[in-house]
Amino acid sequence: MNKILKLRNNRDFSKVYDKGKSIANKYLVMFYIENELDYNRVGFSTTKKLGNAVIRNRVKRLIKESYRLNNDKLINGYDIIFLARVRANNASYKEIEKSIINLLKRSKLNK
RNA sequence: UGAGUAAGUCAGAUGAUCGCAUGCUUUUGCAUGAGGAAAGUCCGAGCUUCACAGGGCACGGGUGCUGGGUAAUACCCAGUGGGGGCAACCCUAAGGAUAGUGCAACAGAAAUAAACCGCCUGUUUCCAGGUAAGGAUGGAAAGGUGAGGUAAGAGCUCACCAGCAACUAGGUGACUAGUUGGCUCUGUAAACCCCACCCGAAGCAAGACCAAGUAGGGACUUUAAACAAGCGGCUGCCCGUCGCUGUCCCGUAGGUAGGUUGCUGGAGUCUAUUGGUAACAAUAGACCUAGAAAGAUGAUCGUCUAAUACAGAACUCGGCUUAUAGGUUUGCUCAUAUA
RNA sequence: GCUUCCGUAGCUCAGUAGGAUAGAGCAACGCCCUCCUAAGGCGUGUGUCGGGGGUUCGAUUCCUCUCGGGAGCA
Repeated sequence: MNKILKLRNNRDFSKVYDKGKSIANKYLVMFYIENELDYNRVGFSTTKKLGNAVIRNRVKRLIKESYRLNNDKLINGYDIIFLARVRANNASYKEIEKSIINLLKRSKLNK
């Protein structure tokens, strides 16, 4: 994934958390806000509550992979953050993918 | 066969498709890509910056049987003493209590100092004296056991044992063995302390370079010189020392966001030989093995399999400690059975 | 990544140059008062001193390993 398509500093993250909208389901929370650019930027976050570094890495990779395979139909011009909830620490790839598809549909960012 | 003990070792492999990081090619691919603990941050170093004008004093910090290894250590190896286990083997913060100080609650007559009961003698009620064998308390009660001895007793005397000191022998040494002697003054130093040895501070968010924005910044020595005072730095304190508390000049200079770098070839890994009981060292040959920066190893479908645990590099090494499924190798000990 | 501090009753805290019954306030519970409740009064219980090991006759206190929580450093 190109660096320019990632959210990379703390100010951007704070902006999305403070001013953006949020929706959630069993495994994930999604924050999003318009960014006045002609492409989307995305960030992934896993808190210490999930478990140790191995578990956090795995969950983050699963979310990334799901986003990579399902972001082709999105509207451009948004900053998006996916935050893993505690129950995601044992989820499989398919459960995460289902969760992401569900969130994207509900956010109405699909074309 | 069972039980145990010690030392290791592996930490899934492989094919296809999609995808990530770095490097090289260049637009298409190729190569490489987490651990035995990467963890805790408990020690020791490298490296970097600060201080380099140091000296003295400690109520500063650390280590603590001996010898060796190492860049160094609180680590490792080999031994000594002590403790545990039938044994293989394991554990051990193990200097000094006769340098001094402190503490030892409760119990107990008494806690570093002795007469409550008892025993004996004199008086034979009271009382005075002798006595540490016995009772009772305690973690600890004046070396232990036995015999002699005595008014009753006591290292008072003797034998053995424990401890202490001196000498002799062996060992580099811790120490061991023997002889002799006097007859023997609790415990605690992970309480203060004494002795011996060692120690500047901070840490890659160290530091170096480039540099938007914003406006300030630098040089010099005197009238604030001398004396004195204040603030800050040099681990604590004292002495000492350095900088600032003025003037002048310039539109540069410093530097935040951000970027680049530090950043991986090193006390390196493997093999062989030699020296050494060993830790380890030397020599020769071969090899190059992550370097990200919202932070790279994943997803799907197969095959084999016992393959599931603990767990993710963030400057780099050497140790220690802690977590860890399952498989597997070797040595040794004990018990039982058979030959 | 580095540095540093703290874990004592349900909650907020004392205590600690080692001495054995570990305290205080609030809360909780019981009784009194009241027709009932609150307030008030009287009384009661409450602790593996975060966990394991060690030193010591004796550890909340000293040493060590470990678990959890907080703060600071750009």
